[in-house]
Amino acid sequence: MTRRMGGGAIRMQDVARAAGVSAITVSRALGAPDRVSPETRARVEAAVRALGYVPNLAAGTLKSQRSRIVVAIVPTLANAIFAETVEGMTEALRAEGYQLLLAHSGYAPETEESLVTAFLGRRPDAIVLTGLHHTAAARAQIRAAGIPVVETWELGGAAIDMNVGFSNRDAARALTTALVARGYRRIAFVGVDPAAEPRARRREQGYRDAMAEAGRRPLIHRLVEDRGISMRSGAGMLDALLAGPRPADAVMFTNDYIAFGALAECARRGIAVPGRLAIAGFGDFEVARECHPALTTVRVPGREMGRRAATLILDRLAGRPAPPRVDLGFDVVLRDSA
Amino acid sequence: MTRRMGGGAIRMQDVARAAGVSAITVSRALGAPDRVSPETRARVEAAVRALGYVPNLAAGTLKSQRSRIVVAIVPTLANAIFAETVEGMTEALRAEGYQLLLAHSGYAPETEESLVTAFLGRRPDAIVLTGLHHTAAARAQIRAAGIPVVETWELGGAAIDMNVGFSNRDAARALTTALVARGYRRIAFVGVDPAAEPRARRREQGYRDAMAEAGRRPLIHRLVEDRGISMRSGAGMLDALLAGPRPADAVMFTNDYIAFGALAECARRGIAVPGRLAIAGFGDFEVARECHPALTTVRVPGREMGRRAATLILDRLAGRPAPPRVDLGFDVVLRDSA
DNA sequence: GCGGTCGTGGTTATCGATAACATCGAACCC
DNA sequence: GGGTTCGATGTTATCGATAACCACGACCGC
Repeated sequence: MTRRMGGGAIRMQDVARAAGVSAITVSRALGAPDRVSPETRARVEAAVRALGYVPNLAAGTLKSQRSRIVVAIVPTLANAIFAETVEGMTEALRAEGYQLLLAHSGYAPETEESLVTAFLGRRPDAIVLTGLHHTAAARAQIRAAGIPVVETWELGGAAIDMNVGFSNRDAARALTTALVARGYRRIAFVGVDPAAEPRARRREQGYRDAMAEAGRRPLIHRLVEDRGISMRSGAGMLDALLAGPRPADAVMFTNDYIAFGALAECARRGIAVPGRLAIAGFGDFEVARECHPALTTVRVPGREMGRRAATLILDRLAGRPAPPRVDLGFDVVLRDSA
Repeated sequence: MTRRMGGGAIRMQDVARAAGVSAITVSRALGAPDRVSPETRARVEAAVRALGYVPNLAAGTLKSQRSRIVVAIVPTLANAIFAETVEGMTEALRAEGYQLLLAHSGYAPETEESLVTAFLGRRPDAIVLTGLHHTAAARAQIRAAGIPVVETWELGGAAIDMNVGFSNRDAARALTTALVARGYRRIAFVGVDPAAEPRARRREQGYRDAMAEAGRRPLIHRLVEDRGISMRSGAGMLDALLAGPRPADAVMFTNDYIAFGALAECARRGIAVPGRLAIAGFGDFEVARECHPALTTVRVPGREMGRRAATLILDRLAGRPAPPRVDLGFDVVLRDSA
């Protein structure tokens, strides 16, 4: 226990004494190495190692008004695709000495707001949010903080500051159009409550667009339980899809997990996919690539979005120009399930 | 832009002036509400709202030596099971006003070490690590910091401080024994390089234990690529498993994703599961429950581990007694795949 | 009635780093 | 050679909160 012996942890002052220099020189040797001579730097580094000194970033943050903290709020980590965005972001930020303060909102704007409030106290240098839908209070607080903001996973005109993502609507439309082109007649869509999840609403809208263009009537089904929507929910939709005199011959789910749940249920029931029912997902999660039959879906740039969000922030903080809007696009991936 | 107008952000002093009290009273109204009278508290809260005041936690941390930050390092977020642990942890910590500084090590102890170094500068109140295997330097630094530490996902005698998890070895042994009891004769194990992943090594050891107890010869296969081991890797093992004069009749994979990859490949190739090859996984991820045939596996308490790690920390920080070791156990889950 | 306790609120010093400004000698330029 | 620039380092003040200590009145018990 080096700490708390003889009255406290090792301070920069202690390192300075050991190296025979002043505290500010230690500060510079650590934070701006080319502002001290190589010999001095070496002495300081030796003293740092010898004493096991770890700079107190709270003190540095207070004086310099730069925390080197970036806040990120995602809806959930359970969905691997958001986890990838987070990983991409941390990696890019870590390389520049920034750290990530993370939380998940559970898709609730009110939770997001209270997280924003709590996190702003750390005086983050930037903040990354998921989507464009936030409470008015959250937006106001963030604006007042005057720091760079990146909104991800959606693209739109109403961004607070910077925006990196893709068009959920265009992606869903493209996928639907591909299904139409493949000859399916009764293409259904399974989504969540559009009031609850803005990105899902845009996907539903894209589906409607494509159906309208094709002169078809949309067939919308909604997942009821709003907590823990996932594979299980997809399996539960089959009855509804296949019921009636004119059952669906293809169905598009709001994400790959849900689609996979339905696919597995088809396997259990011996329903031919795509023969009797074609299935498409959204996201191109790993399970979509690996399951059998492999899922037709839309690939979205999860990890890249994180990386890009990070570089936008780093550019802005370094005073380099950063575009306010980056469209990373998407790819329709046609596989065997539809 | 409230900030930087008229020379800076709003300080506690400004709130104090607006409420007609001193700064320390504002501090107390916010941090220890029962130490001020209800009327004063109301005046302070009104001033806080009116001015949009957000306390600067860097300053508070510096003086109080309490950051209300907990550091967590996991191997990856891409695996949903670690993501669950993180979610469980954040939720429990958030309720007490603590925030989570998170990073992923990519399973590399050296990366973990450099993350520890970087994070300790924030003077976290506690730290949560995955597993018991860390570099000597990382252990030394953590010890020197003198803060509560929880190691998760493994159980063992060599914990730095507190330890919450389950026995990977016992879990793998129990699952193997169950396969033996089901009458499989040639049960193989597919794992990763045991030198690279300690938890995987323990699972392999548990498998060996059970095979020895049953008087069988272990059949160990190793996944070669050490980057991005996942579903794809499982699919690639089938040839090896079914080759030769005496192919395996059952196989146990080091996790459910890999097992699922193999299961899907069997479906593609028309190999009957469990008829020709029984398959078991590890972890009870969602895909294991929902795929067809559903995977026999071991359920491990991912989210609960996060919650428990958090409560251990909170107890310790509040001066309440906290057990040094919590075994959360596991459940063998027999399904259709084996 | 007087010391003691409690509830409430204020004063002062301080946490540990870094920005801003100052110093000082060497190099450099015409 | 005198002024200037530059590189390396030091001195001082300060970021914004809270711990530690103090003050003061109300109430209490004996």
